[in-house]
Amino acid sequence: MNHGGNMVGIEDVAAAAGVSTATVSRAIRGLPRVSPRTRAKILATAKELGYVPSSAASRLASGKTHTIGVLAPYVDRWFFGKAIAGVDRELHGRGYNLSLFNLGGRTQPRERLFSKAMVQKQIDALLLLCMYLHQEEIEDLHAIDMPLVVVGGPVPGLSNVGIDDYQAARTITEHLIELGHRHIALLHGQDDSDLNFSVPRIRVEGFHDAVHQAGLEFDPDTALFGNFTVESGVEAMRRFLELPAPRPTAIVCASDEMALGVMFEARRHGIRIPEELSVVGIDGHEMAAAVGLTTVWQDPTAQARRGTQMLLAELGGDEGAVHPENAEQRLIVRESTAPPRH
Amino acid sequence: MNHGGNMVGIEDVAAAAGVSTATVSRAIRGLPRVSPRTRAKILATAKELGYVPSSAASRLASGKTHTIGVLAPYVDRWFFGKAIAGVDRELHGRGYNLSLFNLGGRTQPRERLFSKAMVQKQIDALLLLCMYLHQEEIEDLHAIDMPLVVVGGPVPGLSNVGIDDYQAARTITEHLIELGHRHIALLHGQDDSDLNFSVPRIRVEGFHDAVHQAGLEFDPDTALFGNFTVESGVEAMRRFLELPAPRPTAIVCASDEMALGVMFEARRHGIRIPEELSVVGIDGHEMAAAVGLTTVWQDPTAQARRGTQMLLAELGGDEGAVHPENAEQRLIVRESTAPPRH
DNA sequence: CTGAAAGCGCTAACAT
DNA sequence: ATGTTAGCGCTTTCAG
Repeated sequence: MNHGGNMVGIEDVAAAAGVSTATVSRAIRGLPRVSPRTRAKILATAKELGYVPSSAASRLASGKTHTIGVLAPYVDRWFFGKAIAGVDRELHGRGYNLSLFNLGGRTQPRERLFSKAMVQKQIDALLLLCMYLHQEEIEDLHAIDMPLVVVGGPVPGLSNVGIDDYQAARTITEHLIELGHRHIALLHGQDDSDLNFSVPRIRVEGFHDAVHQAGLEFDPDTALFGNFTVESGVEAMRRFLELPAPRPTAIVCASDEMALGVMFEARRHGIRIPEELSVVGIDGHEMAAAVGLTTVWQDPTAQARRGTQMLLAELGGDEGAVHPENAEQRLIVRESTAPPRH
Repeated sequence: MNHGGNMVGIEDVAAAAGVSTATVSRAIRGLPRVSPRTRAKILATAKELGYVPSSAASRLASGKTHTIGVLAPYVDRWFFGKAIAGVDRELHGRGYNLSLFNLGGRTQPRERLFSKAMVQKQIDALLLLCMYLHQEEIEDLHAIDMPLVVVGGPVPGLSNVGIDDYQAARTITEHLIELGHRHIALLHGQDDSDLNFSVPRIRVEGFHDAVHQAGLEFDPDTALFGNFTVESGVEAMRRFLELPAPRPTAIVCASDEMALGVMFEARRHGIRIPEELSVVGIDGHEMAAAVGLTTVWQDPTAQARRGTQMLLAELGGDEGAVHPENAEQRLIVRESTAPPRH
C-alpha cells in the first residue's frame, strides 16, 4: 500500500517486470501477442505494485472512454429507476462506467445537452430513456455519431427497445370491455411537454381504437389528465367524482402510478373497487401487485439491459447490433376489475 | 458543423484567434489573466469553430476529472432514487458529471469497489448513499484520499448528512403511545446484511427506548422483519395476522414502503385502519400521503444536495466543508393512526 | 512475441 | 496579459 504521492504507473510495472510498457499495456488489457508466461509475470507484478491504469491517459490515447451515457428525464420514478438499474447491472463487471445525465424534468429551458461534441467527448455510446424531446433535440440526436438506443417510447428514426404501447392500451381496455363495461373513462398520461413524447399519445390511441371497435362511444367529458404520478391520479379521481351521473363504470389509466392514486382516492371516498368501479393501469409496478391492480406488466430493467447489450455489442464491432426490438408485456388480471354492476 | 473526422482542438482555436493555446485554455475556463478583449475574441472563435475541450486530455493534464461518484446499493428504491436526483440537480450546470456505481444489493460477492486506486482515478469526490458496509469496505473508505460524504445513515468515522433516525423512531412510537396504545408491534427494517448498516438498528433502538420509557413492555413475538420493500410489508402483515390474540393495536414500521405493504394487506383482510389497527412509517414517501399514512417525513433529495454541495465546496478549496449535518424531519399525522378501540 | 518512439490534446509552470 | 514548453500516462503503429 503506497500512500498518496506518486501512483505507480505503467512504466513502473514495465521496469519491474523487465518488459516494455507496450507489452504491459497489451498484457493488462488481455490483448493477444503476449506469451502466457510474460502475461502472467506482468499481471503478478502489476498486482504486487498495486497498479491501476489511469483512465484519463487511456482515454486520451485510445479515444475510448469506456463510459456509457444515460439520458433520463427523471431518476426517481418507477420506470426510470428500474431502467437505470438495468443499465448499471449490464455495465458492471464489463469495465464500463455509467454516466448519468438527468434532465430533471426541465423541459424548455434546458441547454442542448445532446450537442454533438459536448456529449460525444465524454461517452462511447448513449442510452436514452423514453421522454419528450423537442424537435431540435431529435435532430441533435440524429447528428450524434455514436451508438445510440432508446429504451421506452419510440423516437422517430431511432432504434428503441420497449413494449408495444398501443397494444398494451388496447389489451387493457378490451379486458374491461369483455367484462361488460360500456362506459369507460380514461386517465391520460400527459407529460409536461409531450410534443414528441409519443408514449402517452400511443396509449391513448390504443384505448380509443379498442373502444370504437367495440362499437362504444367515448365521452370526451370523461377524459382526465395526469402526469404519470400518484398525486395526479389522486387529483384525477377527485375530478372523476364530480362527473355527472351516470358515471363511467371503469377507468383505464395510462400508468400504474396514476391508477394507484385513483384507487387510493376512491377508497377514501368509500367507493368500492371493483364493485363500483373497475380500475386498470399499465406498467407492472410492484405496488400494483400489493393492492391488486389489474395491469399490463412490463419490465423496464430487462429492456434497459437489452438496450445496453446492443450498445456494447455495437461498440465491440458488431455493426447493426442496435436495432428496434419489442419487449415482453403481459396482461395481469387481479382484483381491481370485475363486471359492472348496473 | 464539421462532421466526423478531425475534431477541432485547442490549437486550431489558438491559431484562428491569433493567440497561444495557453491563453485559449485560460479564456475558456474563465481563469483570470486574460484581457476582456482577448477573451471575447477567443470565445467567439471557439464557438465559431465548434470547439469543445477534450475532457480526456484535460483530465490527464490537470488531474481533475470533474466527476463525482455516487455509490448506491439500489437506484430503484425511494430513498435512493430521490437522493440520486438530488446529486444530479446540484451537479448539473456546474460542469460536473455524475458517475453512478450501483452495488445492486449484492452484498457478499462484490469486489472491493472502493479499492483506493480503482475509484480514485475516475472521480474527484465520492458521495456514498447509506447502506450496509463490510468492515473491510469501511476501512477502504477511510483510506480513500478524496472528499467523501455519506448521505443517509451514519457510517462510523465518516461525515454524513441525514436525519436523526433514533429520534424519528422515537417520535413516531411516542405518537402511538400518546394515542393510548399499550401493545405495539414492530416491523424491523433489516437489509440483506446489516453488519454495519446502522439505520435499521438505530430506528429499532428508538422504538424500544420509547416503549420502555413509557413503562410498556415489548413482546418479542410481535417483532416482524422486512427488507424495506412493499412486498416485505405485505408478508409481515400476513405473519402479524397469525399472532395469537390479543394482537397489538398498532404497528410501527421502519419505513413507509413496508408500512404501505402492511396497510394494503390489512385492507385485503378486511382489517380497518385505524379503527382496528394503527400503522405508522418513516420516510415521507409520496404514496404515504396518498393513502393517509402517518409518518416522519424526510427529504432525501435535499440531503443529497447538501452532501453534494459540501463535496463541491471541499473541491473548491474550502477545507472542512464536509462535515456531519442533521437533516430536517417532521412528524406528519394522517389517517392511519387513532386511539385503540378497546 | 516484444520493444521503441511518437503522439493523444490539454494544463501548468515559468518566462516575457 | 500572454507565450513557451514540458509533460500528464497511456496506446499504437512500426520495427525487429
